Amino acid sequence: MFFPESTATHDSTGNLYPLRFSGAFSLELTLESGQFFQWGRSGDGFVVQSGPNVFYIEQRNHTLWYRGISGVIDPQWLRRFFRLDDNLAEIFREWAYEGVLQRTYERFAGLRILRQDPWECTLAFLCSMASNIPRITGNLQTLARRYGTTVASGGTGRYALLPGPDQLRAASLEDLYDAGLGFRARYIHGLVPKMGGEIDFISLAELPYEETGRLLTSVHGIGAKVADCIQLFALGNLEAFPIDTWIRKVLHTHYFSPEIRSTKRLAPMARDYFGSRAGYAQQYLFHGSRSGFIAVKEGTSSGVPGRG
DNA sequence: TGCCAGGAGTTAG
DNA sequence: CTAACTCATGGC
Repeated sequence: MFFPESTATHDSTGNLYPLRFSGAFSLELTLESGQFFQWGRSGDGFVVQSGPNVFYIEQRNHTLWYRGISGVIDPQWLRRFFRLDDNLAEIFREWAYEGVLQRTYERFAGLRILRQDPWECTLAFLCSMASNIPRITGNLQTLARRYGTTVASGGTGRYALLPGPDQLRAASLEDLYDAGLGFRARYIHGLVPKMGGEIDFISLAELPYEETGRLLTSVHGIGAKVADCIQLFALGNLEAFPIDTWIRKVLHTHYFSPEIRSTKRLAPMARDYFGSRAGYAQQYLFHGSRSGFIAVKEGTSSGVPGRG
């Protein structure tokens, strides 16, 4: 479970509410696919935190069963969060002749893009730079416990929400270093005062992809990749195509010449090639390569030097 | 010990 | 535009 203040699992006598969907959906694949870090396993399912909501959820075939922990959970909010209205079959029909992508879709059908809280998504992917999933999760847990709001749920434990910008304003640069963020601390510390002014996710959601990207990358610490993650995983801009080391390997192995190294050139090519919903292609290619399902050549990923 | 982890900023050419 | 270096830290 996520950010537990105790080790209690969910109350097995509590009522679970059904949420049905059409088409393919895999709760497990979606949560495990590296786009979202505010979840944990609990019993037969998962505890998830997004924005003010903490809830338990499990999947039995074509029905999700859920129960609010922080309070009542709106099923329409859940549909939107998990993007249950996306028609995956229709989306992937566009790539019917893409051998690699089509095979990956058939293997992992049900993996969906989420629609996360933009602020929390930004925090997470600022933490993600040159890091790994366990550490990202740990960083977020530390921030939640130190600066977030604690949600008490009768008899089922306590959960800490991620802090909002106003709550995080209490953290000094030193505090954030102390939270284990490393060099990412100054990026987060620099972003907090911009929130609500220069960066306003409510108005950002209304802008087209290019303009949103320009605004996001104007923030110190948000580059093209992190900006694309925010656009794809939170703002619902499916044309975003985040390029990390894995995606770079896939593109260089199966799509574009390894001579095209820089993300600056690669990203527009990929977006043009995969089209208006390129982000779904990206997520399947990412998961496919990380899981070993898609073979990739090593040594093609030097566009982003690790360290000297 | 050395290398990697869903990068980005800065500087030099 | 590209290339090389730096930024911290945990884990194996």
